[in-house]
Amino acid sequence: MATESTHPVHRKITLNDIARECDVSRATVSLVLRGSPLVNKHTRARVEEELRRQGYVYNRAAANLRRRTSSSIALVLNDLANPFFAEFAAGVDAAVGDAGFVTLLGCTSESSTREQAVLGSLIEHGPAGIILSPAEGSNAQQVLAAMGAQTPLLLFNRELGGDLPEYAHWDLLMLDNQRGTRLATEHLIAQGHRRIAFFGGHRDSSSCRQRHAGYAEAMQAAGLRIEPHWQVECAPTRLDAAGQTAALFAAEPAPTAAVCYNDAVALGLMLGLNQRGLQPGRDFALTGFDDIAEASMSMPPLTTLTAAPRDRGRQAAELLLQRLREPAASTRRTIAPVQLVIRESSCPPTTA
Amino acid sequence: MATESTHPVHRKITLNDIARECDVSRATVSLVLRGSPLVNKHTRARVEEELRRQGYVYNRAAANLRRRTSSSIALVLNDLANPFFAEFAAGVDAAVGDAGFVTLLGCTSESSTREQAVLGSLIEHGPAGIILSPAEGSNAQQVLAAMGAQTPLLLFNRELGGDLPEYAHWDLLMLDNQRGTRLATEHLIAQGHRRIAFFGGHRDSSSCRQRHAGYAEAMQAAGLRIEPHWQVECAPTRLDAAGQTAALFAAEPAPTAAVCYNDAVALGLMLGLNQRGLQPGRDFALTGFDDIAEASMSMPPLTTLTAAPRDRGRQAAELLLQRLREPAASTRRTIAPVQLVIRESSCPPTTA
DNA sequence: GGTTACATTTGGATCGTTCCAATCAGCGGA
DNA sequence: TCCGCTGATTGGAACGATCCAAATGTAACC
Repeated sequence: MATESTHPVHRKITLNDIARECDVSRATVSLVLRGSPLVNKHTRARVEEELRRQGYVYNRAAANLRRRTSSSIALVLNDLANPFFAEFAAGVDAAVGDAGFVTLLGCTSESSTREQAVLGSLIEHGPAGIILSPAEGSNAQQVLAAMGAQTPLLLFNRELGGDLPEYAHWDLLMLDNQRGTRLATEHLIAQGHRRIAFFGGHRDSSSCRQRHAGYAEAMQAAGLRIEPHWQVECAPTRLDAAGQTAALFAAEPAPTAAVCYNDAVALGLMLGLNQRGLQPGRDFALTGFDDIAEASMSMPPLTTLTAAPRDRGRQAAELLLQRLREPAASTRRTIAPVQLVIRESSCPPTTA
Repeated sequence: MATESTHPVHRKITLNDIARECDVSRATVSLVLRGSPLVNKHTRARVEEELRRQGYVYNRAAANLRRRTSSSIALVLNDLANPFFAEFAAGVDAAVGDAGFVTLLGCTSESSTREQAVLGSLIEHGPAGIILSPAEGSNAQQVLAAMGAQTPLLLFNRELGGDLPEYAHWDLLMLDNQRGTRLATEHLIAQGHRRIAFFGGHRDSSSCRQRHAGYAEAMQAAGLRIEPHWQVECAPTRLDAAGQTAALFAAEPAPTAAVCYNDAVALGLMLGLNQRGLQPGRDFALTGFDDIAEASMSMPPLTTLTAAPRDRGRQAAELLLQRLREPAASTRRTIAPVQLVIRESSCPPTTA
């Protein structure tokens, strides 16, 4: 009986402290903690009472060390400030939490060097797996060098540049970009449009290429021609999109509708149209991609494609957890469906 | 020389593996790892080469266990999907990363029971400190029960209900809500408005009360009367705000301007005004709060208050890191300034 | 050659938990 | 009394790093 009861407050309570006070061994307390049926119910009660009394908190890191397990999942995002990824992160965290893991967060701000640093730092904490939405221009060798081949990786949203080393089995979760814009384009065609543009994005990003492909596919299937000036590149921001609006009308024939790279671009285009005296949703039809919060509240509400980012987050987490259960299973490439949300921006063409 | 060189790939490389191969002791390798000047440059080179060759990755958890340190900061948010908090999280993560820590994420979805669960789970991973933006209705005793008094806590954005136990020294970082709306109100007054409403939010949230107080303060200081029907409550969503617009004009005299609880509400009010045939920014002036992305792109651009959420995130992290450096320092209550961003929605009153 | 000084290196013990084989108490049956 | 059996409990050795006091080797000085 040392000077125990004085409660100096500042020292971590360990299994030993509890064991000593209860006159049992460390091992028994550990068994109680894990709810083992081996321990006698009377001693269990005593130990549990003591745990409560001393305010014991479990040291999962120590347990993980001994058991050679991990209880965390790392989530590395190129841009957390983007609401799409924020939702995604919320979904990941929810699923990861439900599975009894905890989320390690890392943001790369679209910098692939920062991505390397972040991966390097996170990997030292020994996550069971990593969910990575790569930064622009990040490549496979780089990622592999930073994290090694031991930790399972799930790639989200973008493919990596460079060759995948065959021995690193990395799973994939992508959005069905191509089908999305195909649906949007088909919808505009069904509305009666014949002159449809593809607006925004940079052609060197894989998602933009895929979205453009979906558009081109639908146009071709409908036997519609695409004029060169109907394909306008711009940064995926409202500001730049607004500024590039004029390019659509630089030559004849002008389009009557546009499939936009994403919602930000579509909203920018709305601004640009307004400035030209065209009312979007009446004089000109357009669609977006992402279904950000503003899409439903814009004037007019924006027809767009929703990827349900929170659900995608859950899905990503579950794919990774699946992989943890079966490390040897063959790698999976999952393409998540996107859904067309029809609102008022995709009006029929004016008869004029 | 066991069957080492065959590289079975699947086993973690430890200090021992390196040491054995280099014919030095574990301790020496450890010194190399930490860049100690004690070790001879020749052996250092040998060891470093071997580390690289075997693809060693540092096990920070083991080190933390031995050193009784921690290298993580927990970030618990009520709503990550909200862009404001997403930005905040990005700021926290950046600062936390710069300090050599890693961010543990937890979302509570505004549920105080979930908050308890999340805190309980995170605390087991032994973070050096916690940044908490409490869920609605969360209280001090609850939080204390979930995380104990050992780990430093920084509260962001909302106060906790219930009495703070005096022995838990918790730091605070709040926004200067009151000063914000006071500035906005003063700005409207300076524009020439005399009949100014306060629109939106629920009076039982502390931030709404503070914002209302700032408005009332400015009105009183200017000797302006506030009509009862100028104070309209509504949920902080665009939809509800649009629906409540009529309440402002339910009686005479009608206001010529409104200070809104936040941007969402202000954008909703814009919608509602449009529906009544009033053009916001010309026939009616209004201000928001938060400076969300859409504020600058709305029609008209919205005068609002910016709290620079990313900077607040950095600041929160730095306050917490500060506390880690001086655990015994007295608790700090920091009020972050907000800044008025004047755009076109806050026009002068029509002379009519 | 012996002593001291300095630069390197090292063998345990340790952090808080879990695993495992071994132990112990109690009891019924031979 | 001895044996085996069941149910509970336990001591030590891990996990992968760090700390510390002590050991080693080498050069320098008297």
